[in-house]
Amino acid sequence: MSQLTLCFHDDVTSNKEKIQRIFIEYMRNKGVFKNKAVLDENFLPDELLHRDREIQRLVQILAPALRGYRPSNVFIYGGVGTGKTACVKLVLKELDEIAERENLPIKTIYVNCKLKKVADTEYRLLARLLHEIGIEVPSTGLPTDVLYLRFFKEIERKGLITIIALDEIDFLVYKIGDDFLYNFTRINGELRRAKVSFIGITNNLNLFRQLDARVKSSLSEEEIVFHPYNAMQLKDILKQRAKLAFNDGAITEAAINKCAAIAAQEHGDARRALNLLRLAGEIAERRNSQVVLEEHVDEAARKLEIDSVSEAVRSLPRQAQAVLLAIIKSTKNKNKTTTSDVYRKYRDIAMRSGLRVLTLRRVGDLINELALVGLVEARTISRGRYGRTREITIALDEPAKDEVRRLLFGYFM
DNA sequence: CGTCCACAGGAAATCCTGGTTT
DNA sequence: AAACCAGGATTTCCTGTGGACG
Ligand SMILES: Nc1ncnc2c1ncn2[C@@H]1O[C@H](COP(=O)(O)OP(=O)(O)O)[C@@H](O)[C@H]1O
Repeated sequence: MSQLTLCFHDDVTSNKEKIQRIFIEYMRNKGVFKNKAVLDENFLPDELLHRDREIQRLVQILAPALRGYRPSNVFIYGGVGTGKTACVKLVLKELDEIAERENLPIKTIYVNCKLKKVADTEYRLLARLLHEIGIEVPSTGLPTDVLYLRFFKEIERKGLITIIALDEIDFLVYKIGDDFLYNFTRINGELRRAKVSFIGITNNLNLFRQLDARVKSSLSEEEIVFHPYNAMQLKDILKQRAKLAFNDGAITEAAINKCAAIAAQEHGDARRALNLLRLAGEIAERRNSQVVLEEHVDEAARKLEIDSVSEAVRSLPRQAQAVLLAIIKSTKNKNKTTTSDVYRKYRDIAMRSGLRVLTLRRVGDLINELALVGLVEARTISRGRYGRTREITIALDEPAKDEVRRLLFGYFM
């Protein structure tokens, strides 16, 4: 950027020459990436490291499908970025392949319950499942029991052994309750030819514990736990990807180690590690560096935090943003506030910016939603004689907080 | 040791949107 | 056109409660 401006202030050569020089320079410099898509969130490598045991368990559990039996339901837990999704997708893919080759009536379905407007409600989940078996339904309007019926009728007609992986199932259970799971497990008994099994994936053990007892026992006939990766395992995973993603010699061992070390501290999150690596590469390219260095990783770590936070804030509904601003304002000079303090500030903000002023009850829920996204922390405390309330703190470091403040001030003031 | 504060948070109701069925 | 349906946001009404104070 600074180079560009400098060039244009130089009057010795013509614009044309100057522009061409930059383009040619850009072409000659081949950049650090060979195939950046490999570092994308959705890229699925065909070799998953350090998960042999987990994969083998899953394969053994699902194998009976090949002989026409219903595989046991499985519950899979583990923190974010421990490879749950990747392993399940990989195993399902291989199962699909064999089923197709052997012409077996097996259908595997993977659904992420957190995907907004796709599978984040009971109706949409059903619509999604139907879509997967080739039936399209309107995006709204029909009663859910009709969708259940159509789904079961269709798999019964085709005599399908259906394996349904519900990723981030805790999200859906938290949002709409566990009735839908009960519906599935119950109707399974009434199927004649078809069979349905579930793979429930969650990173929240607590929510699982709160499931209805019948649902819980039925859904966790088998369980697999995914433990966080340690720094060495992350290093292996990163190396494997780096080989595919970067040009030869375009990344240093030290840079990879740094990514692994940082991610290992953050709950062994492989996704974080990969994001770090990609961003470090992008920063290196922007700096016109031929090699990704440790310093690029450092900068990536700083930027990643701020990027994700500002994205989270941007995608918040207006009212939630107002509440967040109220929290920021009332934590000025101290680090904790209470619900009532926040509410007073919130009222001012809402009134001044022409927003409808919501009730305290609702604002309380909005605070919870902010806590769920990880922007604030809220725990209920008792001040004895002076009643109960929640103690609210902002869960961000200073640079991130400044960024949030900047954004929200822009929106509201 | 009982009160009683200042909320937490559950449940149901309301209002709306965008859709279907009859 | 009337009667339903799911779902999102919000309100209304409500019961519950940890612990400082008296
Ligand atoms: N063992 C592994 N080998 C290679 N890549 C992995 C491994 N585990 C996870 N990843 C990668 O890390 C990212 C996050 O993994 P994911 O399966 O989505 O985690 P989870 O579902 O547990 O949150 C994905 O891009 C995935 O490809």
